[in-house]
Amino acid sequence: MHELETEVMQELWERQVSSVREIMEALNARAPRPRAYTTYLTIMTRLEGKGLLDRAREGRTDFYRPLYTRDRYTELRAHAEVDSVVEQFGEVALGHFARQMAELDPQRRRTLQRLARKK
Amino acid sequence: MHELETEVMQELWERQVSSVREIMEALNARAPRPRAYTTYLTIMTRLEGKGLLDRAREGRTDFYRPLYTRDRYTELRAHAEVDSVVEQFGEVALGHFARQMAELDPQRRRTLQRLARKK
DNA sequence: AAAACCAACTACACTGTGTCGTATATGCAA
DNA sequence: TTGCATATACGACACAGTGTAGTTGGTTTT
Repeated sequence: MHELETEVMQELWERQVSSVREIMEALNARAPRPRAYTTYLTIMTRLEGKGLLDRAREGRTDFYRPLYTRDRYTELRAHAEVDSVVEQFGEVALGHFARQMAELDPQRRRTLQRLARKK
Repeated sequence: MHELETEVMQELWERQVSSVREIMEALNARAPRPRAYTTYLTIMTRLEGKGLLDRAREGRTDFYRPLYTRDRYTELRAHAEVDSVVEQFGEVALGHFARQMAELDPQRRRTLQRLARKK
């Protein structure tokens, strides 16, 4: 998922539900260069096609809402990414990861390790 | 890096150095459908452009060799990937990594953790 | 009826990858 | 020396994913 798609999802997660126009206004307000309505429409249509957004018409307008919470989505992506990296690089990846863990403060590290053993 | 590029690199790592034709013959021998000479030429030229292969002409033929050993390359990629995942997903990623670690046998895990603390 | 707004569809650019055809250089053999 | 075989160079096209937007046609609001 790239830049603009990500921005749109972020905004949707905050608003829970939005029309294309609402997203356009929110993002264009803090963008260097405003993007056309149809640009957002396309992005959101594609996001729906990928199963990340649900679309429901109300009156003449489509409203979109995320199918996963941000946390759930992060969870799914992280899981997939981690597995992919470990599968591709095996212990080399685990070694680098261990290094990252070693930089955490001990309290935090213990918490993560405990969580890893459960479930 | 995708499928064919990866296959070419694998072959190069085994042979240390090869011409396009040698790679073509080696890979086509065990491929469902043979690919044209120029297909391999393009792939290898691009790999050189990316700084993964070195090219040196001997007589009328270019010979290619990996600029990194397979291990070194794996190391670099794994490092980059792990950092990227951790940066993108933060502790959620670390949690999943910890889960992967937890599945390792304790001996192996301790070795990795020790290595992580050095260097 | 006109202006505003909405979605559908189409299109184009750009990147990365896979796939080749054609053009051109060059070395060896007859 | 002429010409085949082989190598590289260059360019092209397809396809997917993403960003970007115009056009079209329909609905609502003024």
